[in-house]
Amino acid sequence: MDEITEIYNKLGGIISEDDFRKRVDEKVDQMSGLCDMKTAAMLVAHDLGVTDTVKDIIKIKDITADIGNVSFVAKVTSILDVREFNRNDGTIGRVGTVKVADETGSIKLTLWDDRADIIKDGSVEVGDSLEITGYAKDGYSGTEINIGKYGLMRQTDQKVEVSMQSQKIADIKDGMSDINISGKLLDISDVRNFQKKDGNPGRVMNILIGDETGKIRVTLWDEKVDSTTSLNLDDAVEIINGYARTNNFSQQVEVQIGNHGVLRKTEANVEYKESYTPIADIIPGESYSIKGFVSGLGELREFEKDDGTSNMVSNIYVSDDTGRIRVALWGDHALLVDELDIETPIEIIDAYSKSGYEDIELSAGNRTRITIK
DNA sequence: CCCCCCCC
Repeated sequence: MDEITEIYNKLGGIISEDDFRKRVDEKVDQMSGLCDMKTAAMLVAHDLGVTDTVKDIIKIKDITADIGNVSFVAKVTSILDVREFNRNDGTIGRVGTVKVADETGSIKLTLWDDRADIIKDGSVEVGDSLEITGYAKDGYSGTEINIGKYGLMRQTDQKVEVSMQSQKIADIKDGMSDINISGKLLDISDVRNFQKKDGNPGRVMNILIGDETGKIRVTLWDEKVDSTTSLNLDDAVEIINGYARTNNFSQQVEVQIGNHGVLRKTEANVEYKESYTPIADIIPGESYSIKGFVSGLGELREFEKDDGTSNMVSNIYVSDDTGRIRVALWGDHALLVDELDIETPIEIIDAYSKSGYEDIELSAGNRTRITIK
């Protein structure tokens, strides 16, 4: 029995075999040689509403550029934006990229025109399982699957196990995309409202997450801000499809969660241990965490900033067995001075060091956490 | 695409 008959037999006699073969020939013509008979037969079956004709579903690791048309089932791991371009004939084309994975690997799908539109309209999202039929070819970063007019992409209930290769925080570099990390939620900022360059209102906030290799600031844009509402400090969270940028001000690499990024709670086991610096080792221009006891208390002061707003500051001294340092407590932290006594054990997490009034000092601002034992 | 790290 040939492959076409094999596929026909799965149709349950909804049309005659002659009719089926005729349609398959038409499909091959339509596709102007872009697909073989077997693929055309599957496509015709698909047109007739029969989708499980694809028996020899391939695994991603077995897809090579010379394989031609392939069918496989995979889970969407990241979605990149759609780009428009001008065709020579004057029409506007669209091209989009989606990354999918199964238990054997991951591969990029290049989606053309109508297929690309499903990214824009949100009918495909990270985490969806898809049946995919497309054409394998060499792309910019290895083998890719092209899905145009005659490709297939449809939701399926089939379970896809994806061994998501997640990175560690210490490995994140400027410019990286497709970042998957998990970590412990260490800090949550307020939401800031701002006006975008195009005049529209924007929202932005930050969280701080840590794993066993370090910690990193994460920026959430617009509606992604809302994904923090159900989260609590110390939760294990995961980030899917983030991208990394160096912050102009701090010169630190941060993870951005934009349109297609995801932040959510995870069951993953995440270890984070704060690392404390001996006071004697502090040099200016870095962020530090210290653990010690209060060894000096100043006055709470109110002052007016250059921009006319008012703020508070108080200074304390903290000592450990290596040295003593002045710590300026800004904003709400300043009020803490009233609760402290000499010898109160204190931990100051993520304070910024600089050459100060007398010597090196630490600034405890709105990114700093302070705990008193 | 945003915001910081400000006082005496």
